Amino acid sequence: MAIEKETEERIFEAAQRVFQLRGFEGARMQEIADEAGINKSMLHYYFRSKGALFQEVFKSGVKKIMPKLFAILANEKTLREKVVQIVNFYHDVYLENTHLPAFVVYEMNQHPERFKEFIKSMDMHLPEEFIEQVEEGVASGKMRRIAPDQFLINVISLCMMPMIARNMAQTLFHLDDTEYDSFLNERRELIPNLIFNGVIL
Amino acid sequence: MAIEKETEERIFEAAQRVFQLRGFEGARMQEIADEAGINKSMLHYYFRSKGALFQEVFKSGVKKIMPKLFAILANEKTLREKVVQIVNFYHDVYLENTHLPAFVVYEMNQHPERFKEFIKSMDMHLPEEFIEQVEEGVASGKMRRIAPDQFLINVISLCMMPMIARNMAQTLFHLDDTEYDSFLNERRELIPNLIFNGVIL
DNA sequence: ATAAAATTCAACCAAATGGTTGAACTGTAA
DNA sequence: TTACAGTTCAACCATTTGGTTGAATTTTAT
Repeated sequence: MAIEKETEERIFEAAQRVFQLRGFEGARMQEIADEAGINKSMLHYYFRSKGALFQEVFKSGVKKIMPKLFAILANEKTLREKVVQIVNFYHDVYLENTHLPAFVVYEMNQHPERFKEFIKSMDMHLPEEFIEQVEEGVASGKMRRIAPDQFLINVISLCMMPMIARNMAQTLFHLDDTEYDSFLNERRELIPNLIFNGVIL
Repeated sequence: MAIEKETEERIFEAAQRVFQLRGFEGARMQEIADEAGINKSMLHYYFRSKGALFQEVFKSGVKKIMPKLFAILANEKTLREKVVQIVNFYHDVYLENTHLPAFVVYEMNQHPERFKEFIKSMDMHLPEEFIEQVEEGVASGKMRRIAPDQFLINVISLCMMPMIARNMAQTLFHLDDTEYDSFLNERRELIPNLIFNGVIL
């Protein structure tokens, strides 16, 4: 029935908000219940425990990012086009889900054992298409010598770090919220340019 | 006498290890006490509260990074030399203090209000020397158009992100600890090259 | 040597936290 | 109507947590 799913979903969405904002240790079951507008014992009725609820939220967070990233890496576009797609994808996700990038990265580091298996179970390894593209670029002499994983981590670093360290950057550069949103938006063009051409003319 | 300072320092170092590993919420006063090999009430004798002890640890962490970063930005070297120095500095700090970068970034985001004032109180603004250097590079037509803060955040992102997201990257790329250390070490040369020249030849 | 100050610790404490229980309520189907 | 599974919640519970206390011990100054 409607109510049944409604409640479970309200809980899940509340849990997303609270866990992503406060982290596993900082999150309080009571706050999730309040946020969902239901009794605390409902959390345990629908999800067994804090840990189980967290795992669902974390899993859903990873699934919002990784599959799409790997799909882009595996598609038949040029390397440059893939970079553009990845950069835009990360920035789009961020607009809808501000705290997701920091949440996933931080919690992944807090419970590595727990999740290494989970990540591997999603069968995520760098797509051959991408690896060959980078290696071909290097072999043909069009690109400077670089390993595919270094190439990829550069793109991801340039996207995520300014999102994760937003407060630090905003304070340092004296930017208000609107200005920082523009600052991030400029990077949709800046990052592909940097990756392929650097700053030297 | 020796013991006096020894105890306070043992506590502080234990607190550094525990806070940097577990974060503020995840850290337990008992674990810090155990780690320091003393009674729990000693923590409150030397530092008023968990929050006060944390602030000391956090402050010390920030001070390990920021002043040196700003000193490099303000020195009289070329822009390229500054980038090399920053990249090496971040990678050196990481070797000695693996969890520090993630700790500072995460906690800064968890308590922005608390620390914005603190950061500002250290009078940290982008050194004019650096700003002028970037602007001169652009004006003289030697460099692509880029804002100084974008330039800096690129360098920092490329350094810190692979440290902060180590577990994620290591899992994704199937690298063991030694391999990932090499992976990071390669970036001391890779990052300056990327910043200035990109990957295109 | 002796008094005062600093240091250490075992035993406590109040509050908060994740989790449980059992009764009540709701909708559904025979 | 009645029986039944699914759903909701107020009241509880055991444990953990940050923090306190007061007495004992050690250091320091006179």
